[in-house]
Amino acid sequence: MPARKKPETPAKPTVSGKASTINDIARLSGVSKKTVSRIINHSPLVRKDTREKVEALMREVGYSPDPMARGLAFRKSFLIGMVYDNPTAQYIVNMQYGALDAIRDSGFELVVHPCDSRSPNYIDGVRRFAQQQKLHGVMLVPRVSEDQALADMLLEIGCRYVRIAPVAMDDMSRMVVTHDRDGAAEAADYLYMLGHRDIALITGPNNYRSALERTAGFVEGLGRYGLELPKARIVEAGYTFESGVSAAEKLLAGKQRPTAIFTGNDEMAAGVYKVAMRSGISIPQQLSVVGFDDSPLASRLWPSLTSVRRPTRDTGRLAASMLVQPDAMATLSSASVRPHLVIRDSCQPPEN
Amino acid sequence: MPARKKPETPAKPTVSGKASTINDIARLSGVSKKTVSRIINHSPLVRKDTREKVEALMREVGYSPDPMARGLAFRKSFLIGMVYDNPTAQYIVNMQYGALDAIRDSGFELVVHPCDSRSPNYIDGVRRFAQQQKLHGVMLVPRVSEDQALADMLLEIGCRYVRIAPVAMDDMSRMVVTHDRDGAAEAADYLYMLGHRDIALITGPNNYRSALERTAGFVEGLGRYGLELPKARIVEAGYTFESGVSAAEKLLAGKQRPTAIFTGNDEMAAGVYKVAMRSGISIPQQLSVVGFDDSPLASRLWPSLTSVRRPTRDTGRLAASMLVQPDAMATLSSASVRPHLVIRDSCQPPEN
DNA sequence: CTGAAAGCGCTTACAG
DNA sequence: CTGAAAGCGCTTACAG
Repeated sequence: MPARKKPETPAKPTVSGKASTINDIARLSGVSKKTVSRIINHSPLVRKDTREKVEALMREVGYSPDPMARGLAFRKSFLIGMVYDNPTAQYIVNMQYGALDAIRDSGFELVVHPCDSRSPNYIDGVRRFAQQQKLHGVMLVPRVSEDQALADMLLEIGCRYVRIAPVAMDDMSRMVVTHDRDGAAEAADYLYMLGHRDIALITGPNNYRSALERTAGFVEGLGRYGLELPKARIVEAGYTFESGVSAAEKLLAGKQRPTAIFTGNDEMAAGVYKVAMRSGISIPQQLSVVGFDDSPLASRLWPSLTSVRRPTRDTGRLAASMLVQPDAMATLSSASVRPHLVIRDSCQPPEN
Repeated sequence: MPARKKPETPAKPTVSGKASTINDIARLSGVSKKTVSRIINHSPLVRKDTREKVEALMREVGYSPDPMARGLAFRKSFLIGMVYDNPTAQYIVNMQYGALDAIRDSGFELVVHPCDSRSPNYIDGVRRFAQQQKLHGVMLVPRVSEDQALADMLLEIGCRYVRIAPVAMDDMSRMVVTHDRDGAAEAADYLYMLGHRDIALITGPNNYRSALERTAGFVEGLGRYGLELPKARIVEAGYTFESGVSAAEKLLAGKQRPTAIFTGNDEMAAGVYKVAMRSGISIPQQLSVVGFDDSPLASRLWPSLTSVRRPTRDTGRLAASMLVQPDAMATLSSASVRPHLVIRDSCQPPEN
């Protein structure tokens, strides 16, 4: 659409109908195919004017190198694998969007690989995936990112990877740290500042690092004000809506109800809503609720849910960019993203 | 893991550390590489005992053909592209799961390609994607599936595709029909049977075929009982939560409120909930609501939302299987999936 | 900075 | 039913 005009050689995507190859480019521009290859691979060993001449031609005929031919010669594909085990849909999709942001126009593509980490041979499944496709690298999303055996296997077969996790648990060149702890602490801060003193916590499963971190962050956050969370005010649930319902039933059953509940994710917060609604406990007047994720659900609920936002798309972008531009990694080497509280309508100071 | 035992040649995944090739298999089994190739490609032109001998060896050494080498020779990759423009996260993810169900262990992989169909050159983007990756085929998800120009482009470059849409709009070998109309009719049926006579409809955007179909299905459904929907009871919205809020505000403002509302998707139903809640209109006592999608949101809302379920995962599975096994297509050639109503707690007979 | 040769691991005609 | 030759479109050493 812009500037360049060359009446004598009209720009068309193909020569004689079929896609052009490195040989066509070499012949038409009068250099060897090796030189064209160097240009494709951004080698510095090409004279500037040669490079420009050839690049102009490539644009003109709409040439782009065949990823399968390159992959065969490199013994490595231009595919990034995203490996995950059943997080929420919005989380998966945001992570994918982020990864795609990072690899756009880079020649890489994103291949999705959900798996079941409870299956005894899921690691073999990932191994086959990585080896057969000769993946350029894989993104490990929580909670598979927490599985050291998986990371060890990838290391062993020489497949690069990036782990996304709440805390550093690998070489920093292979980590994106999400600092869930800080987000939970911010929630604690907020509830304390509103005046809440009898606060409850619904945590995710203890075998999820994110659950442990969010719990620790929340407990520490309250601890900074000298407030201690009694055991009875902490209920472990399963990060699901249904488990949130069960946990909320326990916490809201007695007459000594907490005035605020923090949940390890929004799904469980929706469970709290359900129990509160049908018990006639009004949110936020009689009960304040804070979730974690800032999923779409948070704003769909009524009253809209105050929640800790995770910058999932940024996380995915960072992880994928570490895979496709390991050179730029100096600047990213302590890659991390931070959550923050998004305040909506589900909290207020406690009554009386 | 089962039966076969061969003490003399222990099963190991690789010979001397590196992955084996078609040459290794040919040499070790004493046949030509062409014969091995035939076996890989399930050609019938191989004697049964030869086939079995070679397949045993392949299993033993853990051989699997290199998709990039195959792709280079075939001039076609083993990648399925999924092209979509911003549907809800759950819909995308379910579609992906379904597609992955269909291609599991087939040697194909799923590459995701979101795009912005409002962008003037998005078709070029898909073209580049399909041509550069030499895609085996692409799944077109609503609403890009409705864009005839996109389908025409794919036909022109010879890239096979399957369109997922509410109605047939292409050769049936390239269609999965979702029959949204039937689902909406079922919702109409249900509300009428409950006794509702003043019913409103919040539709999706008129440039979405799904919105037109759902509207038509609902209107027809009521029409079967001789009930006509007045113009003022139909409000067009944008399939979003916010647009659902606006539409509901219009419908619920006057003193002559409808006793039931059907919305074109769950997001807009959540908008109705919000307006009802804050206006003190109780669901289902004073207002019945039916959504469409049966998204997770439907069960998270309180009271839980009655909604038309779309078998999205089945849809994705069907579409992908039509791409990877066009031979089995005889049985699938009129491929379709049907929605059905899932009844929860958001409806009851109208008061008085 | 540039090039000719060999090879990546497969498949496609073409013979037999 | 099986095989030897050539080729898919690139890159990697190795020379210059």
